[in-house]
Amino acid sequence: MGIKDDAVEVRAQGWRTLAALHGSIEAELEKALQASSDLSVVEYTVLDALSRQDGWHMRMQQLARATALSSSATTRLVNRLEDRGLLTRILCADDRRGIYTELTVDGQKLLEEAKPVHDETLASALEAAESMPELEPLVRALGALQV
Amino acid sequence: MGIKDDAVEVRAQGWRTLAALHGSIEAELEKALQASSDLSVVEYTVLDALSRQDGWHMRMQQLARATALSSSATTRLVNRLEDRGLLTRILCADDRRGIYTELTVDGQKLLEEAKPVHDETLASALEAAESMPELEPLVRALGALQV
DNA sequence: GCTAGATAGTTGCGCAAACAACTACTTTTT
DNA sequence: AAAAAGTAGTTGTTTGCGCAACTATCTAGC
Repeated sequence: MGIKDDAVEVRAQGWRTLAALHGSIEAELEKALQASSDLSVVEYTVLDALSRQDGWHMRMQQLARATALSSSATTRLVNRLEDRGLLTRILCADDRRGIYTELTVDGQKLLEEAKPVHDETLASALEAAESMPELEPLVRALGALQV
Repeated sequence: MGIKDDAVEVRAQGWRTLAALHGSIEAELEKALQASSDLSVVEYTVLDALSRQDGWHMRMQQLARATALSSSATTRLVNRLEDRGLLTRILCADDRRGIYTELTVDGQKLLEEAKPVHDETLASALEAAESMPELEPLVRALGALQV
């Protein structure tokens, strides 16, 4: 019984650590991306996901999954980015319910500008987290994932 | 140069994995806690943090840190829980700017009711994540943290 | 002891999120 | 071939968040 209870406690502690690390990284990225490119973290995630996609286009549902957002939030997120000229909607030829989104040249340019900021901020956020005793083990585990 | 670029890419991939795992666990917990106890994940986090605190009281700032929320959001979060009678505000004697929050009996009762739901949902969410190839390594690393 | 600056918490405001209801299109069933 | 069920995306509405401005209190410097 004690063993089982321990497992529960270990999982809960692990989840708290995961949430804390996620929160601190996200906050850092939010600040940095907002300041450098007027992008939120999810907005950056969309641009980045599109740029890493073959053919540079994705459907709304894929985008919703990639950002962990509801489909209504995805609609409005894409609206914002479209209004800023960073991506365009393209009707799906084979499935007329579907809509592809694709980076514009401006979108690619802004992403290229934001990416170094993102990567450097991520590195420094991880470094900062590594110096916090309660986060350190998870940061190390994260770095050792797929070397 | 290639080595350095690789490190950047590994970190970015690790961050995406972390965010995806965090998002999927949080969504599961949100659903389950909402259904069973009408609590959001942050609300549960507050109750849980208070219950694990010596003397069962924390100051607003501590709570803000524990939940990764702004202080204004913390004020309103505490308002909601106080309105529901789950915790009470207590003025700080030694520092009259400060305010302690403390679980009420009802708060303790609701937490006791929600905790098994939380723990079981967490376990099943981790199990589900473990069967997704892109999340599996991180889940394993999380489980191996502090055995 | 008094002013200057820091810290704790709250409030006004704009924004982005989820949910549910809706339209449009596709696939399945019969 | 028509009806039923399912899927893709959008819109109305409510809720909770962060930022900036504010009050109240504490702490230093002189």
